[in-house]
Amino acid sequence: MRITEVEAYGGVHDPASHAFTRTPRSEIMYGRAWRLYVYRSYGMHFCANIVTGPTEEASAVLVRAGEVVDGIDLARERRIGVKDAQLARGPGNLARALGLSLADLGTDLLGPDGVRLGDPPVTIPEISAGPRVGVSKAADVPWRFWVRGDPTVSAYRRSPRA
DNA sequence: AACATGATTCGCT
DNA sequence: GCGAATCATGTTG
Repeated sequence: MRITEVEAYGGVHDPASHAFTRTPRSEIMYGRAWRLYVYRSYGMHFCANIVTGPTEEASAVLVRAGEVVDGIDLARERRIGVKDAQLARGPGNLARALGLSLADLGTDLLGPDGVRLGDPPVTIPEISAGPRVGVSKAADVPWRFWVRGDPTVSAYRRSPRA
């Protein structure tokens, strides 16, 4: 799938990051980069992050939305009654469309099995930036990035926190 | 061992 | 637009 919306988390220096205080849950983020950090949110949803920083820094990128371009039939099965453009709209929905769960925690995204990172796009699309969604701390940092005008980007903003 | 809360979503108004 | 659902993790006693 083509990623269209992400949110950056600055690891140990970012109050909004799960890695701000070191816990067993976020332990994976302190490890090698290009591995998957999956966590459960609000009991029922999963969110998928890509660890990006060097060891001990715990930087990560939350994948918030994407356009399903491969295995779309499978994605439709997992998200019955949803339009194609919204199959992976929102972090929880995206994880469901891709079939991600805690079983994928720690997957090497450069490795051969399971979910992995594809090649970068040939032409870089226009990117917009804005405040992060759903975080109560440091929401003023404009670290949400999305492809401008893309229909698969989550349209709704959460209650604005100044 | 108990309590509070959340990197959300869906449904009803 | 607003509020409930729902439970593992983190925090406090």
